[in-house]
Amino acid sequence: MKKFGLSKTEKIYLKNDFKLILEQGKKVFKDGVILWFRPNPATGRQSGGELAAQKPKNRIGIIVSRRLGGAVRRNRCKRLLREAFRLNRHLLIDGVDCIFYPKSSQNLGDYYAASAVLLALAGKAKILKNDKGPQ
RNA sequence: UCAUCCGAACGGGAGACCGCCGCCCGCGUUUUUUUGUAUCGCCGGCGGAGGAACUUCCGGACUCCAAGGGCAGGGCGCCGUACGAAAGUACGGGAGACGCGGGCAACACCCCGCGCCGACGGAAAGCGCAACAGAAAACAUACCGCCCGCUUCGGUUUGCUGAAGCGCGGUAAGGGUGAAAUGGCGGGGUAAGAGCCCGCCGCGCGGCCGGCAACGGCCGCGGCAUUGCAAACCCCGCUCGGAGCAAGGCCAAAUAUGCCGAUGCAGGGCCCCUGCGCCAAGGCAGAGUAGGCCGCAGAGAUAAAUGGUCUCCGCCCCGCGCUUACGCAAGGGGAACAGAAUCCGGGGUAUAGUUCGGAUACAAUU
RNA sequence: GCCCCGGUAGCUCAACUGGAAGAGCAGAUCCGUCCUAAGGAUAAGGUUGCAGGUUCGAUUCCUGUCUGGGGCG
Repeated sequence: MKKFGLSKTEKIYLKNDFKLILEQGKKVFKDGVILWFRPNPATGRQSGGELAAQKPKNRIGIIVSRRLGGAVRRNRCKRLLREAFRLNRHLLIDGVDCIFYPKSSQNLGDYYAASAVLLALAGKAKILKNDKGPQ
């Protein structure tokens, strides 16, 4: 498996999964972005379930409301967040579902800003490997 | 040469690494006795946003609805040519509106020229509206004024004349109001006036001529009625059945309950009507609720891919420094509007920068 | 994506088929009261989302834009 890949199975795209994480996950807010996170269940609705049960993955979902602007701006927020997640995922503990919901695009000007915001959120949520120590 | 505006074209390029979506080929993995199918992963190959993809303002293709007739409702509306499936677009022309100049010393609802606009059938079918102001706003009307007659009072050179009042008196010339006032100008006429009469113009009707046509010109007659608004209703002509890919179709799967049920039920604007029916075709409600495939494409979507980082070159701006100057330049910054979801054809709107053409403009600056 | 509605005073809404935009609440001033409140009086507050057009005249009719809301698996 690629180190920095982000394939279909690593994204949250079912309505039920979103619902579950939004209702049961923990919520952290910083720099205009909300993060819900939740350790993903061993027997989820995930397609290719058995493989995922053997090696838990962190999955990502992004909610972008129309309040952020036109389609171009919304796409950009989404892509930057996804890119930041993809390149920094190895720093997170395994098996966590994350949903990002930017309330404003103020702190998402470019990739570095998005990356910093994401790491700050992860630090506040205590799902970084270094902070957590024993896994 | 600068600036602004309008129109057209383009909408930075090359590479490295990390990634994403779809398809193809192959390999592996899971399931399976095996093969095949399917799931997932991987090597490789190919393809992967725009001129507006925006807007949803029109038109079509396509799909479903019983879609045959009528009603209701919508759209369009000067003429010609070309393109087009249609909407529409382009070019040319004609009424008409507005502005400027002239006829003209001055006026017009008059004429001529130029510019600019030009959603432009019908107001002598109907209905309605026309606020305020004004006497009067669509049948006719008399506020001021003008004129006539009578009465009273006064003046008087005995010819007349002044003032006030009265008249189911005459009058639409003038004043004033208004967006608009019952054709305009000039002359005759009259007590004063009036298309009352005449000339020119306008208007209406008829004929002839020119033009493919819209329309224009000329001649004759009428004798002025006939104000505006249809981008509110309406009438006339032409045209349109309705809904929309979340249209619609197929597959798989699980529980399987209740009610309605004949002069009824359903049919998505309404009606004519059409279909099913006299005890089972159908409909409704509840529980459960959600998937996959087709539609669907040489980009093709389950929460929706087309991205990120860096280097170089090109463009624009600022520039430490060098140079008499043209200019050269380390370094720094900037690059718009905007993201496909069934697909096409138009309209509208947004656009940094570069190039070309045009206008302001044979103007200004040098 | 497709299809529908709406935008009027600070807020919630009116305004008939075109004739110069009103009501309630809130706010201001005054009266009232020992002081508040209730109550009463007075005025103020509007580029009718924006830009064009039709018309003598547009909240109303037409066109284009901006913006808010809703429905459809």
